[in-house]
Amino acid sequence: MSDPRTPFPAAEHDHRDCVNSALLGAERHCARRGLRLTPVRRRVLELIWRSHRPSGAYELLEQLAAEGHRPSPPTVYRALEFLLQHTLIHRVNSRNAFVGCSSPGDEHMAQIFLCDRCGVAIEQADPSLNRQILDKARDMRFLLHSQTVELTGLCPQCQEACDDD
Amino acid sequence: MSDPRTPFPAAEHDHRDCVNSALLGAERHCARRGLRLTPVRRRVLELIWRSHRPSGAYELLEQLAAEGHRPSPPTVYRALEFLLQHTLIHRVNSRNAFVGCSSPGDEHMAQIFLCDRCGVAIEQADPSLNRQILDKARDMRFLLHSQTVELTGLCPQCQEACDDD
DNA sequence: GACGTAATGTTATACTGTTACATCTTCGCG
DNA sequence: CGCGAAGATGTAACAGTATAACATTACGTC
Repeated sequence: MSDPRTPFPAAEHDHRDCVNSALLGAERHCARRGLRLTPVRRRVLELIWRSHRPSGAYELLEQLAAEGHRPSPPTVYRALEFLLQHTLIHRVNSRNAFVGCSSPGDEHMAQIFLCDRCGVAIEQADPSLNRQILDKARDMRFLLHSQTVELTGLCPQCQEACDDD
Repeated sequence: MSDPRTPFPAAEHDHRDCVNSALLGAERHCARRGLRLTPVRRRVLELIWRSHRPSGAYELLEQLAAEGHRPSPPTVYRALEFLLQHTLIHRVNSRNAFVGCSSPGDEHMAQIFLCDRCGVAIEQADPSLNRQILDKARDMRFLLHSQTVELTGLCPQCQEACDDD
């Protein structure tokens, strides 16, 4: 069922593992650096990891409200800012949304693949693609600081599903 | 003064040429395809081309208002949608803003280089970078539809300016 | 001129993100 | 322990970005 050639998660994968390992990684990362993964921050990170689809800030707000916290926008945005700053999540600019980072704390150049149909976002840090971008910037005499590379299309599962239609 | 190796516009360039040739190109493109480059659409395109920096929708609204038209948001957004659809402009997702497209009507994969200091945005359609992205998508079994590649940093002029500081 | 379609006008509202300031927690240090 | 500084959160108001829904006007065709 699952194709080993694609990084997209199989439909049957045990998603609790994703959430758990993400939280564990975040805890370790914060512990090592003396960062405070407070309850709000931890909760937001967990909610983001609940799915592989980018979550909007107000979507997170609603989910938190459903648990009785009922925080206000700044609370969530501050948590997001912290998580972004320490590379525990990425911002998906083309969707105004946020997705868990698969290699927390690592300052990396990453590409995000977004499925138009199921909404899943997958992060990749392709070395040769990164090299190509760095080379291109150098050729242009451009001093690169950061990048947004977001690729939209259909993930393998959704291609199959579309064929069936 | 101007470095031929970089596509960034020299400070001394005659910017009226940019605007004129962009409008001319747009007119020709629309004429050939039977598209209606109405006054609002033309005006919005011209305002966008007024600078090489991405313009926000409400910025455009203000500029139009200053001329007495005083349109409402939907008017501008509809013009932007038309211009986007026919690739006369690009949306800069990381800035919620719009910038003129340098090869109108051409369905292309483009990269946008954004200077953090002066705000200038330059479009490039690097063939080998595009190839790399297509190859990567293929390897992942991902069916690519569209891309957002936005690279931020410092343009050559601003690097020099920063050195002087 | 009558009709159908495309474009624009108008009003209201939804969605996304921030400012400014008050309060509370945590932690080091005397 | 108590105190002060820094960090984190609470709260209210608001700024910025984008769209929905519906009315009206302009355009091209017959």
